[in-house]
Amino acid sequence: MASNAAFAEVASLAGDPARAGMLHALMDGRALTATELARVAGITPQTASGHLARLTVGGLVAMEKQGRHRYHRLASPAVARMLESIMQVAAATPPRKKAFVGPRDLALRAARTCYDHLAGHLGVALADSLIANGQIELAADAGIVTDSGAALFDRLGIDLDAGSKRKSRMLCRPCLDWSERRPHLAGIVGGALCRHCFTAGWIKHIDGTRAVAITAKGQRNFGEIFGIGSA
Amino acid sequence: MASNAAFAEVASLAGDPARAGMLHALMDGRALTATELARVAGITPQTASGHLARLTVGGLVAMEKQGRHRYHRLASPAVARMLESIMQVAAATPPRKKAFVGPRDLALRAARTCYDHLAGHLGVALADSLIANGQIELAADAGIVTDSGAALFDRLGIDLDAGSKRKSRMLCRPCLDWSERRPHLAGIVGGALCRHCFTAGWIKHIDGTRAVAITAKGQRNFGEIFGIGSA
DNA sequence: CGGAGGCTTCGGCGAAGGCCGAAGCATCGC
DNA sequence: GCGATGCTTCGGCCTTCGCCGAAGCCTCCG
Repeated sequence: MASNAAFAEVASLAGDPARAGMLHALMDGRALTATELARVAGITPQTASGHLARLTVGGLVAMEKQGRHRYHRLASPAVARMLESIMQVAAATPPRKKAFVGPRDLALRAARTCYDHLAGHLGVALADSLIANGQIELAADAGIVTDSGAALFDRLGIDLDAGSKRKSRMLCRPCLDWSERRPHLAGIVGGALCRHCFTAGWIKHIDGTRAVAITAKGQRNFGEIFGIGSA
Repeated sequence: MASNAAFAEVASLAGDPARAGMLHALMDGRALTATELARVAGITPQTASGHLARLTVGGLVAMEKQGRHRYHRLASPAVARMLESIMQVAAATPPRKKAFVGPRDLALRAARTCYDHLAGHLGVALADSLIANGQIELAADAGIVTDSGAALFDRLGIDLDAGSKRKSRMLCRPCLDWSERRPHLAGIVGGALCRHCFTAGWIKHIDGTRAVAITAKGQRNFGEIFGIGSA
């Protein structure tokens, strides 16, 4: 089969530990330099350079140069979805060895970005709240925003129709959380909600990582609007 | 990061050409024996056996023994979704070499099963028809069945609520077709529609492959119900 | 019970590819 | 122009892993 070779190439690109680490770091949608990526992957810059070149020709990563810096980011949302789906399978696989959970991992588990939306304990709690209040409905494969949910987002000043061609009902997408093993909110709705949390100052990135911290203002609003207790 | 190793392992399992071929063959949801899989991958049975053992401990494939046969199938729908998403990225990657399209490939492009639903020209045409008639709505990430669509499926005797816990609105899922590069219908609805096409005798598998042929009865019904001309 | 068929394990070969040190290009700032 | 910085290319070492032939295990069937 012709397409088989391309399939194996893409999968094996993601299958190297060093490259996997870089892709993981790029999953929050930001663009990083080769040296930064080398550090997160635990390899030297020259090795990272080689990996990034392969990822670029493989169509997983896009690069743009700015002065003497070269910024790398995921090539498309489809790549992010692919990485998510691999993480789902990887999380479902029986833990072969009691994984050591460090402080850095704890922060990630509490709250993090997942390409363009929120994941971790916070992400799952938000999704739970929306479901419990009948504002969204999630199945294993897909989800919708109810009228009540649309009203909520409207009240928050979140415009769901921006990129969605004015569908009669807002569509969203569930994304299985690898740390919580329960679905959180992705897709157009998840992205819009995440952006709103940042612009409203409810959350902010910790250092330069995917982990996010909940601000005091965020604590208040998450409690009032979504009934989420102190994280 | 702890989960990184598991991620890379899963991806690299899918990243070997021989294993990719086997996974590809398993994507129609059926269970195959090691020897059959060895043939489709173009390797000897003993090599296939090693690959299958690794895929099994990696959680991608499940095995059950029946007498002296051992049937292998994808471990979960999540694995199938992962493979689909990798195919999407692989299809989007620029064709590095004019892929040779054989007759076998042509049959696959015309109509095939994709885990539990229909893909290829037929799958895309069905989705197009349902969209054009306002029976479903598809965005990039998710989709819904309209009241009109629910009525159609009801008329066909397709029970969408079987496994879906009676959601107020039926949910479905788009799946980007690697050959047509346009979405077709997956998820609960796609699966139910595909099963119906088989049980109603509209389509049947070609040999033992994922490719399907449209029967005369199918021709008639696809034309009358969905307005799809002769394939 | 003995042969046949399906499948796995073992051992060894060979190619692929990850890794780094050193050196070579670009770009920025002084 | 000159050094510093970010990044890439080159060369060589080394591990990993895919592959098959041969042999062994299990299950069915006559």
